[in-house]
Formats: sequence, structure tokens, C-alpha cells
Amino acid sequence: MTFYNEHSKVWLSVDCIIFGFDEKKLKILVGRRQMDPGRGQWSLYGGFVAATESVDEAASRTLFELTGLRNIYMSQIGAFGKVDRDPGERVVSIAYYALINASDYDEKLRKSHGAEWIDIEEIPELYSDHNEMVIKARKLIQDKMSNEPVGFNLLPSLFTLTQLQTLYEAVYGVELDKRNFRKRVKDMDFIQKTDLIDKKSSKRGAYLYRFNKRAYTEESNFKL
Amino acid sequence: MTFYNEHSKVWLSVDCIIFGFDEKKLKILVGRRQMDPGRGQWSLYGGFVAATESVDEAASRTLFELTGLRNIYMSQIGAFGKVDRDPGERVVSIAYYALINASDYDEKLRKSHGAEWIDIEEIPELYSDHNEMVIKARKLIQDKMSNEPVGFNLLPSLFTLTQLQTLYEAVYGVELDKRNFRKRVKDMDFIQKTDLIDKKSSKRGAYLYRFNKRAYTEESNFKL
DNA sequence: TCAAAAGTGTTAGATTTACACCCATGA
DNA sequence: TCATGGGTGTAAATCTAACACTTTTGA
Repeated sequence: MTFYNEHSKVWLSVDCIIFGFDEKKLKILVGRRQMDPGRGQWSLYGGFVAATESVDEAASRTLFELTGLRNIYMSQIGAFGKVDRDPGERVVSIAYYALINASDYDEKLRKSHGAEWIDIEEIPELYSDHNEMVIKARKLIQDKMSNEPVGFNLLPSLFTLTQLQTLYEAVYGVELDKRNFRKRVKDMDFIQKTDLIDKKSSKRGAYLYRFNKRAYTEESNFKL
Repeated sequence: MTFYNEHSKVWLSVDCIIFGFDEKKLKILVGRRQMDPGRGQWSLYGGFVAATESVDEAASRTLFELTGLRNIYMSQIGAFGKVDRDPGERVVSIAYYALINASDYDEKLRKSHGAEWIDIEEIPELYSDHNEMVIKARKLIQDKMSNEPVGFNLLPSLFTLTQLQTLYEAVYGVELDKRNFRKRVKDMDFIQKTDLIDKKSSKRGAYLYRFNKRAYTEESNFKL
């Protein structure tokens, strides 16, 4: 042990902002905190980083434990490191946001964890600095989704253009012009029309599209 | 101690990518590592996070110790948390980038720390995962500087438009059109022409400009 | 038959890009 | 006097934004 110094050891946790989309609104998963300090407060889902796993792995594991899903799209938000951010001990937390297709998330499993979907526009007061994390997550997801095709992680693999547009409207919090939106989509050859029709959302029915990951390259340009 | 668990304690460090601009090139400060493991390797400057300080404060302190400067512009890059990233112990590091006006940095002090300015295009192999940090820093600084007026932190308080343009060219790694660049600057009323003339860079002399922080608001739009 | 969502083009305005010459000065 | 960097405008092309009606079909 050369210069490593016990004084600087801290607990390290991860906290996840798990985004989902329910056909109308952008939501995140929160739950009532099960332990002290802060028992009963609304809180993000998180956990401690173990000695044997990377920080990214800790986040993946946390997501898996809560949702039963693997290979979730996930991106780091950053470290939250105020001295007193956790009322109990010195804990530094690395926040992540994740995008899931809410319908992949088993309802029974959700309820068994006491997890609730909350509209991003109506987030209650959360434990510790979790509200800050959510605000930062929202900004990052907006930037990311306007430049990279990651929003598809929030949708089923087949989706209508109206769904896609509504998603972007929910993420940005603005209304978009239908014709301009569809014009932009048409220019992206990795968003592919199928000959399948969705009849759930309208009488007439709407064509289903899919995102073709393989047709998308770094050079493709994506702007929605 | 309720659920806090000794297993998840880790050492936490900060590493700083300190950007400077020398009239031509964008550079960062690196030094030869003074301690084991990795003694003698090129490395970013960093330090451990103490129990009594936030992670941001640890980064500020590290910057101050190296440069003698306070209130440096600084922004978090993120956490680097692979299990084996540090060859000695489990150390998670939070990376920051900082922008300084290189001429504010006392040369004697720099030499006394063995710090060297290295061209961002010619970064050698660095200790541990520091190259990854530098790559991420470069991307973030590009995004940030094109949307927010933070580049001025890399320049003296009075600067010529050629200096400003050269800075942006160095950051983006492309050439910009002089007339278009100056047209855009002219539209930003918080970049103000003084009646002072710089004679160092040319025989004719060039007007000096200043960035007026107070004239810049969130609503101003900045695009360079 | 009508309510509800799907689908479809055009035009004006704004923004972006490309481009070349004269000016002032110190050496 | 000439080499060096400073300073300036215009026009074409591209992109963005605004806007309204027809179609289909289940209830």
C-alpha cells in the first residue's frame, strides 16, 4: 500500500433514472425507500457498488434486479458527491439513466418491488439529491435523443409514426408538426416502413415501422 | 450503521484534464507520475477525495495545488469505475475538465510540478484509463464550447477575433471561414469590441474584444 | 353518418455556405 | 516596397417552419 490512504475511502452507490413511455407520457420508476435513513420517502432505485464489479456493472445489476431485464440501454449521468448528500454516511453516488420499453416490464414484478411509474412532469420530492439527478437525466436524454437513435429503446420494436412523434413530444415537452416530423423520418432509411398495420390506435389503422439498427451507422444523420 | 456495508467502500479519486491554449494549439497538462504504481508514466493530475470535501471540491483543490489558480472553469466528465483500472487498488475516479488561460499559469510553478503542456492531437500513452478520459473531455468541450460561451476561459480577458477563431479551430480541429466567423461574432452583443489595439500579432494591429459576462444571459444565443 | 386518427406537399423566410480583394504597417 | 495579418459583403443553396384537407373505418 504505497500512498493509498484510508481517509479517502467512501461508500459508492449507483442510482438509476429508468425512463419508460406509456403512449402518452414520459415516466420514470420510483419507489418508497425501504430502509433507513429516509424510510418511506420517494426515491430512485439504486444500490451499492461491490468490490468485484465495475460501476457500470453495478448499474446493470441494479436494473436487472428491479426489472428482470438485461441489456437495457443505459448511460452514465455523473457522480454526485456532496459531503452530506446522504443523511446517514458519506456515500458518493453515480447516477445512470436507462431507457426501457415499459411493456417489457412485467407488472407483477414491478408491483412486488413497489415501483411506480411517475410522469416526468410531476416528480414529487425525492430522497436526498435524487431530484437533481432526474433534472440532469432529463436534459441528457433530450440531447441524446435529438442526435442519436436511442429513443427506440422506449418503444416496442414495431411502432407507428404517431407513437414515435408522441414520444419525442413527451421528451422535449413541446408539440411537433406532423408533416415536418414525417418528412424527417422519411429521410432516414434506417427507420423502415413494414407492411404491417396497427389497428389498436385508430379505426383506419396505421403502418408499423421498425428501427433497423444495422442500417444505421455513425455516418447516418439523425435529427428529430 | 443500518445497511451500509464495508464491502462496497472504495478509494475515490479525481483526475483533471486541464486545457490551455497557446495561440495556435489546444493543449492539456500532463506530468510524469511520481508514485507507484505507474511511476514515471505520463499521467493526468489527480488526487484523492478526502472525507471532508465534496468531489467537486477535491477537483478544485487539485487544480489549485497544481496551478495556484482559484475559480477555474471546471466541469465533470464522469466516473471511471472499471474494477482493474488502477493497477494497485480498487480506485474509482471522477474525471473533470478545466479551462485555464495558460498565461495565468506561472511557469516556475508549472516546472516545479514537472507539468508539461501537450498538444491535444499528440497525446502519448497515459497511465491507466487516462486516455479514455481525455477523449471524452475533448468531445464534451467541443459540445460545450459550441453552445455556451465558455471558451473565453482559455483566452486573456482581451483578445483579437483571430485568436478567438484560432481557438475554435483548434478545439474543433477544422478550419473556419473568417468572414462567416466574424459575422456570427458581430451578432452576439456580449462579445464587445474595445478601442484597444493589439500590435503583437501583426503590423497593422487588430482590435481587442472582450466577453461581457453580464450582457450574456441564458436567452442569448451563442453558436460558434 | 360521423368521429377519430392517418396520411400527404408547397411555399416563404431564415440560415448557411462559398468566395476575393483592399488596408495598414513595420521591417 | 513588400510581406503579413486585418478587415469587409454578396449571392446561391439549403434548411426550416407554417399551414389544411382528404382518407379510412368502426361504432
